[in-house]
Formats: sequence, structure tokens, C-alpha cells
Amino acid sequence: MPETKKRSERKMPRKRRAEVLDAAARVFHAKGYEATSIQDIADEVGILKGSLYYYISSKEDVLFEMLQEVHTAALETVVEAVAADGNPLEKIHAFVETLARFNAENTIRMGILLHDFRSLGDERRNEIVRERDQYDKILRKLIVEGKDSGLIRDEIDPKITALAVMGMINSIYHWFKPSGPQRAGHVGSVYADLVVASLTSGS
Amino acid sequence: MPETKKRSERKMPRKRRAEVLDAAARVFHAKGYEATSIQDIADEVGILKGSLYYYISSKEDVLFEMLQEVHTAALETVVEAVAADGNPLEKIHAFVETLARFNAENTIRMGILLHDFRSLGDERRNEIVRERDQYDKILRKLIVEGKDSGLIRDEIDPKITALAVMGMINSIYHWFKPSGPQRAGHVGSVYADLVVASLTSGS
Amino acid sequence: MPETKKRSERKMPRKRRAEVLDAAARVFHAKGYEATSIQDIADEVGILKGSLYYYISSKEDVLFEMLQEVHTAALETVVEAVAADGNPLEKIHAFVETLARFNAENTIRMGILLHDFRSLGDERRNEIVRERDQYDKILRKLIVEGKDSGLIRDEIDPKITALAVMGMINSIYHWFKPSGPQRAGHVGSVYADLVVASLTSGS
Amino acid sequence: MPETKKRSERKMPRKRRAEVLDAAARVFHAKGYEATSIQDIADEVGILKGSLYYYISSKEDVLFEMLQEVHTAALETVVEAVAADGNPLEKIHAFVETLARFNAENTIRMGILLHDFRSLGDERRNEIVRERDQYDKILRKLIVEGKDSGLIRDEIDPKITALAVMGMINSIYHWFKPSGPQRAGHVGSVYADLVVASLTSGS
DNA sequence: TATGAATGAGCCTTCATTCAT
DNA sequence: AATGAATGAAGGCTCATTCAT
Repeated sequence: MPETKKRSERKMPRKRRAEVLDAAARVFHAKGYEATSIQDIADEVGILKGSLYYYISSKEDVLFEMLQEVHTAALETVVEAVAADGNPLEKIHAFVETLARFNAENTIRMGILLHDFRSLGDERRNEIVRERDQYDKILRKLIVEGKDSGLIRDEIDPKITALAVMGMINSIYHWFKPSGPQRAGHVGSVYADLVVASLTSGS
Repeated sequence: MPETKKRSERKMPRKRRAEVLDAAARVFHAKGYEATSIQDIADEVGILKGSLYYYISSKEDVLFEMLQEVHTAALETVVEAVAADGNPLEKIHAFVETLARFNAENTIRMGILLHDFRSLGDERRNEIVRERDQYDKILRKLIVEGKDSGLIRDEIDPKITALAVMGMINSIYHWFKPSGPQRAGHVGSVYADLVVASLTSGS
Repeated sequence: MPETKKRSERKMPRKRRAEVLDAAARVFHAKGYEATSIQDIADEVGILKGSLYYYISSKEDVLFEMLQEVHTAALETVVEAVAADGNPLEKIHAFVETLARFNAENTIRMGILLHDFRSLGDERRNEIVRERDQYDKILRKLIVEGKDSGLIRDEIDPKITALAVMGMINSIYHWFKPSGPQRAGHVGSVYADLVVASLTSGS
Repeated sequence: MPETKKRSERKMPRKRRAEVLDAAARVFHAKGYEATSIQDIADEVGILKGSLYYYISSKEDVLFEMLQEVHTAALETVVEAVAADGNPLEKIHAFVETLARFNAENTIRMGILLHDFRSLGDERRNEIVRERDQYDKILRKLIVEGKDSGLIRDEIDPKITALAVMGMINSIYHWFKPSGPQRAGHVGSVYADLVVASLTSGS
């Protein structure tokens, strides 16, 4: 059916813009935001660098929109996961599993978020940092609740532990390859099991 | 005595050179290698940027030497710790404790290593990456040995677990402040306890 | 009737074209020719910048046509005024009054003419300059005639005086606002009186 | 005396910077600020455009400093001239003579001031405009005083007249050539005589 | 008539590096 | 040991213009 083909090819309104953003994400991920030139992105898209500005308004804007986007998506996913029924330990399991899986499913953009948010202007950077702190807060609160209810060992230090767990999750983008042997879901459950075990064992 | 003179002439630059490297490390850590200009480093040292080239040969060289240095030191410390007597679990404890403490004690240079090694040329980057993989290898081998000797749970996946632990340790530079409440040694033992617990627990 | 159709098709563009020129004049006047982008003009008209090229052939062409137009109009008005009966002094009065009024009535286009004719290519600029010099010539000749006939003081230097008067007139676009308290005609007669007084007085 | 020569050639601390500013002024005057590229200035100086930034911090800064400079100098000269003893008419004569001469002596920088102050950012432009208005204020006040004391004709409109005189003076940069037949001082006195005549004659 | 996409040249600015002194 | 001046390449971005639709 040539008609169907035509329809899907016709006009593609904001499709090209998404292509540009995707290309930018790929290059940012590969070389880092600062080391990436507008030329690099243009090459990846296959147009001239001047032409890029038909789709973007500045290099930093591209970064910000990209980060904003993943950040919102990640936070939503996590909040939803933690909202489900369960005791603190089950919620921690869900938190880690969900966020680890999200990281594995979005290595490119999460990698940029974690590596390059510093390159944003003050205001925007603070906005991102503020949002990022929420993960930590949620996790730390769950650990405290787990200790209060006796599900988590007394010796556990909520602050350092939460930071350790976040660091563990935030490093997934360094090694996870979607084309590799592991599935993102597998990584999520392995990470979650590890964390839960570390909080409960030891007696 | 021309000899004495020579010796003192050779030594002075070294001291100043270390100052330059320290200044560079501070700025790299604060802004990232790519976002740091030679001017920034010169400002931090308090000399003109042209004068820097009396001590360094290129910006990348500074980075490389810095990374080499801390990398070697870290590896030495870890290898030594693991060489001590003990069963695999005890060795894992020592590994994590030592490396975590080292990270806390060297946030500036370890931060640069982990964030900016990508900016090196291909050859040098590979050299660093190759060395970095050794940590992973050591840890993974210890986990396998621990499983073989029944000290570590059967379900543990050595590969993912090793990566998770390394990620945990490698994120310390993000939050640890030498001037903060925690001592580096405390961080080390908390991390080590957490890891050991995660490997052994599980009812 | 293909003829009727043709005629109406040819005429429509003309109207829109005038709109475009007007919009361009407004923006040129507000920001200066060099600082005005084609985008600015398109925004003022309310169409896309690509669409502008249906009406214009280049940015410089727009400027040139605009300047040609007002220049011709100004010269016509002046020539007509000077052609009327009267002695040299009366003609100078008419000259200044007419040209000053014209300047006040056409601040936008006269402002562009006086501020931005330099941006034209060599040939066109020379064309404009050559025409502009005619005002000076006319005025200077009238001054000489006035001196010859004893109506104008002997000490008057025709060259510098003509230039001074022209400068006075050509600065009207800087401050005259059609919406302000003064009427254009008033400005004309005040200027003319001033000039005549300066040429005759001196006891 | 080679010594004297050496001394004057040695170190020339800010000499090169002045050369750069002079070159910039020349090009700005010839083509207008907006139409002048940094490349143009570099070519005029005879260095690479990147090298210019050793002496300047931005194109607009160069403009601003230049304008600031002439403006201050002009105002000082005028204020001093008006401060001298004399009746309002004599002061007006001094005002016009001084400012016209200053304009003739500084066609390049005054031309830039009058043609390109619009290109400054809002704040700086307002600063310049505010200072520029002072001339007008001074002159208008003198005219009013002249009318009050009966030295100036009753019919004179202080506002329009002041604007006309300022326009006359401000157009000198358009035609005056230091290499031409007229001396700057001559222009000053001719202008001043014209203005005084225009204010007093007519009875 | 008008749009949307792209071009290509040029612009201002930054920066690692060099070198004579 | 250090300075001051300059280089040359590159960077992000703007803009007049073109053209298929």
C-alpha cells in the first residue's frame, strides 16, 4: 500500500526535531556535552551546522530539554512504584528495581543527566539538582521507616546507605548495553535483591 | 660547588610543578576538565597562562599524569589490602573498605579520574580503562571464590554484583566532603559492611 | 475574460508589496538598516521570512527603492517651491520651509535615507549622494544670488552656511514626532525664519 | 640620541591598545559600527582577529569606551566655555563656537558617537543619551535667559531653536575634512556668528 | 501566495599553545 | 622563571537567500 507509506512520510511535523534531539543525545553520551561541538551533532544528523538552528535554539537548551524530559519520566516511574501497597522493605525493593531498570532502559539520556548536568546555567542546574535530591529523600525516608518497624537492621546508617544505593544505581549507564546479554529487568531485580539483602542480613 | 647548585636548581621547579598540578586538580574537579581553561589554572596558581608552559607541556598531559598518579596509588592500596590473610569474604570486606576509604580521602583526584578520563587520547584512555578493569576483575574473582567456598549465597551474580559494588564505591566523590561530619574511615567500614551483608544474607 | 483576471492578479501583489516596504521602513527606522534582519521585517509584516522573497529581491533592493522614492519626492517638492516667484531671500525661505516640513512629514523614510544610505553598494550610494548634493547646490546658489543682490550680508560664507543649514534640516528626523505638540508646518516656518534671520541680521 | 629613541620605544605599555582603539575608530567611522567586523579592525591594525582580544574585551566595549571618552571631553570643553563671563548671547556664541570646533577637530569619534550610539546595550545607550541631553538643556536655558534679558528676539522658540542649532553642529562630521581648506576654528566662529545672528536679527 | 527546510558564508569570541625577551 | 604578545584553529550562533511544494 503506497498510500500508507505516503501518509507516514508526508509532512512528518516534529519528526525531524526528534531526530535532532536523538542525534544530540547520542553524541553527548559518547563524548560528553562539553566535548561535543554543534558540528558533531550536525554531522550525526547529516545537515550543516547552521541548519541545526532551525530546530534548536541553543546547545544548552538542547541539553536542558533532554535532561528535563528523562528526569520527569524517571521521577514519575519511581513515585508510582513506591505508591503501591507494601511494607517499607517491599517499597525499597520496588524503588530500586524500578529505578535501576529505568536506568538500564535509558542509559543514553540518564548518562547525560548524571555526567553533564553541571554544564547547565546556575538556575537550570539548581532545578535539576533539586529534583534529583528527591530520590535520595524518598529512599532515606523508607530506610528510616524500615528501621522503625524492625524490618531493617539497627546498625544501618540511613544517610550513607541511601547515598551508596543511589551511587550503585546511577552507575548503571557506565556499563549496561541494551545489546548485551542482560535484560534491563534482570538488572533491576538483581540490584533490588542486593539492596534488600544488605539491609536485612547480618544478624 | 656546581653540583649543589644544580641539585637545588632542579629541585625548585619540582615543588612549583606540584603546586601547578594541585591547582589544576582543584579546578578540574570544580568545573570538569573540558570546561576548564588554561587561564583558569593560571589564575588559580597566580601566574600568567604563558608561564604555565614552563611547568607543563600540554593540558592533556596534566590530566594524564594526574590520573596515572592516583590510579597507581589506589591500585597499590587495594592490592595490598587484598593480599592480607583471610577468606574471600574477609578479603572482599578489606577490598571495599580500603577502596571506599581511598575514594573518600582523594575525592578531588578520584572525581577527575572517574569523570574526565574520557578526555584523554585513545591510547592513554585505554591504558587507564585497562587498569580500571583490574578492580572489577579482582572483586569478581573474590565473589566467585566466596561462592565456591559457600560463604556467599548461590544466587549472587558475580558480574552484575561486582559492577554494582564498584558503582557504589565510585560515587563517593559526588557527596563526600572532607570537612563534613563523616570520617573517610567510617565511610569505608559502612560500605564494606553493607556489601558483605548483601552477599551473605537472604534467609 | 482572461484579461480581467490578469489585471487583478497583477494588482494584488502591488498592495501587499507596499505593505512590505512600509513594514521594512518602520523597522529600518527603529533599529537601523544593518541591525535589522529579514526576520525582523517578516515579523512586522506577519509572514515567514522565506515568503518575503515573493515581494522583494534582496534586502538592499528594499533599501534602495525606499530611498529612491523619498528622495525623488523631496527633490520635487523643493524644486517646485524654489521655482515660485520671489527674490533670493524669499526663495531661501521657501526652500527651508518646504524641505524642513517634508522632513518632519517623513521622519521615518528621511531618517533611513540620512542614516543608512551608506549601506548601499558603491554605485547606488553614489547615485543617492549625487542627488543629495543638489540640495546643497541649489541652496548655495541662492545664497550667492542673495549676496549679489545685497539682500544677504557680505560676511556670509556660502559654502559653510549651506552645509550648516542642510545639517539643521537633516537633523529633524532625530527629534520630530508626528504625535508630538508641534505640527510639521510649524517646524518648517520656524526653521525658515531662523535661517533668513541669520543671513540678513548682524547690523 | 639613540637613548631617547630607545626609551620611547621600550615597553610602550598601553600604546598598542591605543593603536587598536584608533584603528577601530577609523573603521567604525568609515563603515559604521554595525557594518564593521572584528576582522576589519584586525586588518586595519595588521594582526589576526583573535589577537585583538588581547587588547579588547568585546566589540561593544570598544564602542562604549570610545564614546564615553569623546563625550566626556566634549562636555568638559563646552562647560568650561560657558562658565566664562558674559551675557547670555556671548555665552551662546561661546557654546556654539566651542562645540562646533570640537566637532570639527574630532570628526571621527564624534561621527561614531552621533551615528552609532544606538548600537549600545540599553543601559549604556541611556547613559550616553542622558549626557547628550545636557547640551540641549544648557543651550535652551541660555536662550531663555537671552530672551528674558531682551537680547534675543521674542518670537524665538527656545525648544525648536535649540534642537535646530544642535542639529547644525552635529552634522559637521558629515562634511568637515581636517585636510580640507577650512580650519576647525573657522568653522566654529562661522557657526557661532550664524546662530547669534539668527537669534537677534529680524526686527 | 506562502511555507518550511536547508544552505553557506560570515560573525564574535575563546582558547591551547608558542616564543622572544 | 616568568612575562607579554601573538597565533591559528575552532566554537556557537546568525542571517540573507534559495527552492520544492
